[in-house]
Amino acid sequence: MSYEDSGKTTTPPRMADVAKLAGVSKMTVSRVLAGRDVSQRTQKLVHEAIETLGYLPDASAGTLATGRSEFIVALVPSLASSNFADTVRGLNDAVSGHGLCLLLGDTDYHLEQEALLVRTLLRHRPVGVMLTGSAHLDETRRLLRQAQVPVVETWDIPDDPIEQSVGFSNVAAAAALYEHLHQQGYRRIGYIGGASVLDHRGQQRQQGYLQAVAAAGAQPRVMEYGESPITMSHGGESVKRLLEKWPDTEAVMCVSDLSAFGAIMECHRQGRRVPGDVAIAGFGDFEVSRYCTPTITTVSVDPYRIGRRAGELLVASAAAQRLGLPRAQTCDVVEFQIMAREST
Amino acid sequence: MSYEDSGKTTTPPRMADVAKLAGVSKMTVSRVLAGRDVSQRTQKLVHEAIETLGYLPDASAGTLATGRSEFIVALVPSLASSNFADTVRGLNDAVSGHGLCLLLGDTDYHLEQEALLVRTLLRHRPVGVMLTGSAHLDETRRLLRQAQVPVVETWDIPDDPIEQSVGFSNVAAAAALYEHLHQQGYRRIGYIGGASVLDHRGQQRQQGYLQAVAAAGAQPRVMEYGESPITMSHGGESVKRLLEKWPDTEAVMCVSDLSAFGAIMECHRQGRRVPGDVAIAGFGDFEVSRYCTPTITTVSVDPYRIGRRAGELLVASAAAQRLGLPRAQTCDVVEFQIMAREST
DNA sequence: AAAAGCGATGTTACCGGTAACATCGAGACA
DNA sequence: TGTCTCGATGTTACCGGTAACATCGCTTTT
Repeated sequence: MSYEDSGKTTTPPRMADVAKLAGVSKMTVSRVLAGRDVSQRTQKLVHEAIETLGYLPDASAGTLATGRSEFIVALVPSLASSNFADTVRGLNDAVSGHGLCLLLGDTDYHLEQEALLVRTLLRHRPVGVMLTGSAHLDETRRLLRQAQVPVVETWDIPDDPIEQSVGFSNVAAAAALYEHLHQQGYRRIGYIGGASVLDHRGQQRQQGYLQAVAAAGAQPRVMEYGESPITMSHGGESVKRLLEKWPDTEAVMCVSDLSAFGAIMECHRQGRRVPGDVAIAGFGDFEVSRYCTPTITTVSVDPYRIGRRAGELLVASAAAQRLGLPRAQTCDVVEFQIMAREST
Repeated sequence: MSYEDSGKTTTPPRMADVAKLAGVSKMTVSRVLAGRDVSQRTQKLVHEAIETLGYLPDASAGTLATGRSEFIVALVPSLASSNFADTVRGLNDAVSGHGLCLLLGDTDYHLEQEALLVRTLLRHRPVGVMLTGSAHLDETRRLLRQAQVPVVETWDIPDDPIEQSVGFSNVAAAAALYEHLHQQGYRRIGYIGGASVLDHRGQQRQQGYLQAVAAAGAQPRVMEYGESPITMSHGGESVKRLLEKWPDTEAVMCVSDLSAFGAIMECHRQGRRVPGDVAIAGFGDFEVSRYCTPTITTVSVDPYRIGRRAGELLVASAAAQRLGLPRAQTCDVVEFQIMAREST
């Protein structure tokens, strides 16, 4: 055990300590840290003092004095979904280069939890907030509006945007997938998704399916089962139930690639060939869909890019706000793409 | 657009505003928020004022005044790995109930980046820090020691612990998997992992393999390929190379389930049966391993639990520190378990 | 040579809370 | 009735930085 560990409670060094050691005023130390005009000689003295003492400036004090923090808030429905983890990663990559760091919140798919997190995290006066989805409580909107903080909604195209957004239409994407299957000749097409109305994106995909079914003049076959986040086991159970209820189903669309994979494995267990007996498509273009057998037809959406773009917008908005400029109102639509693979 | 949006830059309300509206002093407002003894009538007045103004206390000011923040820092090598995302989720679940929130950092498997993040994030005076792994730069250790902040290292059992730890021996786990395969009768056992020395856990698993090989008096067959985080495609390529170099290999251990899955799919493409022609085992018990065909033999480790436990330890340490008590020095060993499945 | 300009540094006040101590009024008690 | 006690509330100072302005010495301008 080293010396510092021995129970002594020494106060960590402050800027005043650095100033005293360097023989200058606090303000000069502050200027050196901010990279403002200070003579070479003084800079060197101050840096040496900082090094000697192991000084780390206190962020709270800085934030309080300037009214500006270094936080970006990121709220996701669940970190257990690699989709959202990737989005957070993209966001982080976009903002960390600007000296910003991430305050992470997990809403667990509950809007009340989202509102609570917004309330809690806004107390840190973040310079930007990334939300997932476009469904929010009025309270959430009110809090964000009052805080006058730049906001980006992701993973959707909001009807009533708070400010900016980066996403795609889950309705349109699901409908496009249906049409792709229809073009391939499939007619009796089912859908499996979660039973929770809280998963707004899941609900929208289902809605896209229903719209496409209606447009094709067909009958819907929807099997709702399991709570979000949807896993492989949900997919297996769902496809079993769906095929029991509608045995002549030719193709199944799934709310995510994970459930599609689970569904395919269940079909294999039941001796059904995919796509020979039943075709199965997913959503999200997860890694597994590119490497499993059969490879899975899916909708590709690049979650990392969504997060990255959201981060760029927030950085830009924060800069604009600092300069007193009006903030942009971008609605950034990211492309989705139907990936036709072996499973359909 | 509502009134607040109309370009006017109104300052958000402060505690002084609340106090004035309620007809009391700032201190009384502060007491109400802290839930200290204030008369019912005054409490009601204050709460109404808070509600009316939409007041949100400023966390920086509070932190500065009390010297206590509400942050827990979480550093992971990569959020792209669901393992670490799950650990972060567990950590979040453990600490969010105590009013703490997560400051997230992604080290990208680089110790220099870790040190930089520690330096940056310590400026926010977190009440606890969760690190991944036991390999850290001296600078990282020095910074953490000087900050006197509770630290938990995860995913390993450190030889030289900074303070506390929650994890398991990656060496022992890999060796145990080797022995399991050996008991099943496999003799010519290979190993595939990443080529990057930065992935310390991967290196340790390889070391465990090498130790077990030596103990069994066999010859090692190691194929290193790809940068961390290791993906399915790395597994496919690796197994191809390994089987080209040592065609009579009977079994292959993989650094992760993802590479194991990729390896199995590659074998199928080559017309090799798994486990008939070659057995393949993974590491981590990812969801895919339980649902794919064949199901994958692996080492199960529960990343969520590691994070959760780390969070509990940090909360306890933070509480102890606040009361001036000595902090515990727990080295928490979480169980790993060999999951024998169809692939071996 | 006096005034003006300018770079480098110091001084003061303030950001928005909270700890610690002061104060005040009402009921208890002698 | 006067003093003591105690709960409720107010006052003051301070946490650790930074903005804004003041100051100082030296060079430039006329």
